Amino acid sequence: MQPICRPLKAGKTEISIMDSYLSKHNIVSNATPLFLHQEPADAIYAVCAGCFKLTEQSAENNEKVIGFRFPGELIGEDAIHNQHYQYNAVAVGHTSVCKIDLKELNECGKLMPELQLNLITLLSKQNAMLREEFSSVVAKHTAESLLAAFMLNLFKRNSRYQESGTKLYLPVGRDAIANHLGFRRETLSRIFSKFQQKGLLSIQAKNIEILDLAKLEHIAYS
Amino acid sequence: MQPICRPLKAGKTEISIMDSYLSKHNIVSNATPLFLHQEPADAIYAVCAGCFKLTEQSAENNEKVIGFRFPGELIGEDAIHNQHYQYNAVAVGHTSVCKIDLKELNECGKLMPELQLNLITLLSKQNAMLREEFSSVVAKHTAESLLAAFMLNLFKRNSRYQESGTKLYLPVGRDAIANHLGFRRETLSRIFSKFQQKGLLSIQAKNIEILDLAKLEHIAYS
DNA sequence: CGCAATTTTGACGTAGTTCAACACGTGTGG
DNA sequence: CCACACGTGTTGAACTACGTCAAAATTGCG
Repeated sequence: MQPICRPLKAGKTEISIMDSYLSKHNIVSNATPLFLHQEPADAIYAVCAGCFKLTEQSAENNEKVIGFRFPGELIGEDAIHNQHYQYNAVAVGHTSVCKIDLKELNECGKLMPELQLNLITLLSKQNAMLREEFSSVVAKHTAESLLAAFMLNLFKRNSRYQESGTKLYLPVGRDAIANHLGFRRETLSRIFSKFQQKGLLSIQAKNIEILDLAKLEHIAYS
Repeated sequence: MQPICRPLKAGKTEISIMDSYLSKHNIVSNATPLFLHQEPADAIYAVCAGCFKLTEQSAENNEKVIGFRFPGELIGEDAIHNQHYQYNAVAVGHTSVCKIDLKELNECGKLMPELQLNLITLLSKQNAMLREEFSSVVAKHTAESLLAAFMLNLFKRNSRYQESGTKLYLPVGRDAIANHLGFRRETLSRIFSKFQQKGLLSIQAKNIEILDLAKLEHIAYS
């Protein structure tokens, strides 16, 4: 079994509280689905370590990557009001999640209001994350600014729970990133190369380091 | 005072419950900010009627429209865990909102767990809305597919609380839409014209009607 | 080590955005 | 009534960013 990368920082986060009251950690191996589209939605998951990829099946039966989830973030949170999951969630590399069973949560929640407050905070944070993610990709006309904004978003999300705000291990393949951003693998590769030549990023396989935050921001918001 | 358009459908929605327990409706006039970036965050708002535009101030001091909010949706929900609002929220046309005061909510919430459950459902729905909005605009390489997906998303969001799923009154100006989607007003105009010529949409000023859903979907997901 | 999968680079053509300039309708105020 | 500003829609011409095809380079895994 490979080691799991990028664990959640120690500390009394909402997730660790949920975890201690409700459930045990689950280990999910590479490429294993956490859940699939249309499956009955009976649990919310909080990522503790590793990375998940969310996908949709589009009309022509080609997969569309609609997002990635990192430690501290929720997956399947619309299970609270939906009967079925709306997308697929698949582990990228080996991961660890905290499974929040909805039945259990409902029962415990009635007795422990602080558990509900906890969930409210988690949902609020997830909301903020989604809004930020959205505003980082919307209204970007060039692939360069889109990729720059995407990278900045990734680093910001990782720095909350990760020791370094400038280093990032992204277990995702190039195709998945390109798919997610809506361009071809070649284009992605080219821009990565360009960013390296300019000294903005340092990339070795799946390890990425930010070298020039200011310039990257300038490209993103241009 | 102008009439307020597109009110929330009658019925026991989560928002009407919040409203009856916590607060009174607030009327917000056209172009009036609900709150601004950096202001202390002391309340969540739920839109009851009308439309709000969310904006960010980018580096070069030009406004970027990061989203629109319609009846049944939340604004400022990250106030739960943030000290300050992260963006501007401005009324487009005359609107009506339900203000959920956080202090009040905290006090009432301790006594009434059902109020907390209510909020949890609201947040979960908002989460789902954000994720759907995101996946509708991400990975669109042509302006046509982006606009088609944006329109479909608008209609879907409005049909939940609106009588007609095919008609939409969008009080927002062309520039705001173009800004939000990241292209020029000309491009927007061209595509709107094209969609009308093809018989996909009928547009009269700010009234939009879907004529051919299937073809629109095909363009969006191509 | 060797094969397969993934990633990078190059050259080229084109679709589609952008820029610029104008036309039209409407509201406003002198 | 006309002059003006403003929002919106239209059109043409130029450019460039991205997709496509093809091949080389690198990585990963048994």
